[in-house]
Amino acid sequence: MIEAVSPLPPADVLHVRDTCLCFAAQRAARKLARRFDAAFRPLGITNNQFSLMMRLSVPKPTTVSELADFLGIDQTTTTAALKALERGQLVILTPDDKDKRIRRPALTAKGANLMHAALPIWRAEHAQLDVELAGKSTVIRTALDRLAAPTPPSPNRKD
Amino acid sequence: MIEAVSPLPPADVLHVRDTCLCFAAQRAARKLARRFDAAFRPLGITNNQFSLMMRLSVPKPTTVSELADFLGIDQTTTTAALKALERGQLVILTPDDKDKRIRRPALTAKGANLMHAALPIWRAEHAQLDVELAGKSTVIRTALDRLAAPTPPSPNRKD
DNA sequence: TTCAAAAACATTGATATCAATATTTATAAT
DNA sequence: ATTATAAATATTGATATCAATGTTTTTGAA
Repeated sequence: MIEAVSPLPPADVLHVRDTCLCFAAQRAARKLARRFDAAFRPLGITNNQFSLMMRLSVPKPTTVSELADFLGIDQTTTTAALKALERGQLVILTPDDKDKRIRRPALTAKGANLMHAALPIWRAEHAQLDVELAGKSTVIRTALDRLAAPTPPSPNRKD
Repeated sequence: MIEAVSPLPPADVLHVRDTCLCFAAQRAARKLARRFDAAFRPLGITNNQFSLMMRLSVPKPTTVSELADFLGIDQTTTTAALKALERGQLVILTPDDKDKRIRRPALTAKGANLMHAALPIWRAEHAQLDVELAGKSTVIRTALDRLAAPTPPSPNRKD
């Protein structure tokens, strides 16, 4: 059996590097994460925690799974994220009366106060980002939403 | 001292939810990561490992730091990623002759072979993605590259 | 009613990520 | 030549992420 040990053709490598949307998305997301993490650092929260708690700022009752859906993350990731916020007393999880499987996450007073402090920070950072993107923000967000949209059904895909 | 315990105004919450580029980027990146992770799973690698090894498929000698720069990740993250690939014998780290601080990562024969198997998988998955995006791929990639671009210098920012 | 299937959440193990910090080596200034 | 600084990499500790799997509770079908 002949095994290839040669490197890939340079043209192929360059093509992947210059066109891969997955790679481009990871890189862009990391960059923005670092940026907003830095902005929120004085408050002791990350950009992820901000997004999660922003969802909890809507009075509507929520579940762990609904939260996961909204954030686009796994349910197990959500459980882990909530645990950290619980430790910091920013979020409290209350068992549901009707359905004993459900634990409803909600902001504590401390968490709500923190969001009041976080909002102007988000505003300032995002305004600066908008300036840097010179009017392209909407186009970019539309593109990102498209990437996050559910995969359209296809006869070739087994989900 | 009066402390606000009320939730944020619903209009503010919705505005953040609907406009935050950081959140949109995280969600899109996670979605694509899951997708390509699944595609590469038969090979036992992740989308991140694919991107890293793709860079190593360029014959040009590299360093850990240069790799970090290219991937847009921290140098410490790169060290950790290389460690996993080393364990799998897909990558080997060789001390540099001239500069004893430098360890040069390179694909092993096993790693190169794996990339030969990975390329058609990437092609197929990306082609499918392109179809789903209905001709918007280039626009989207341009947007992502813009987000990943270095922050333009500003008198207000201290880097 | 009983019981199988589904739903909600948690746990484990692995990679991924970065800030803060440490270590080793090279470079530049004195 | 010494020494201070910078550069390259590694380590630690925390959150982030998901697949696989387990547990408890609910729901639906026989």
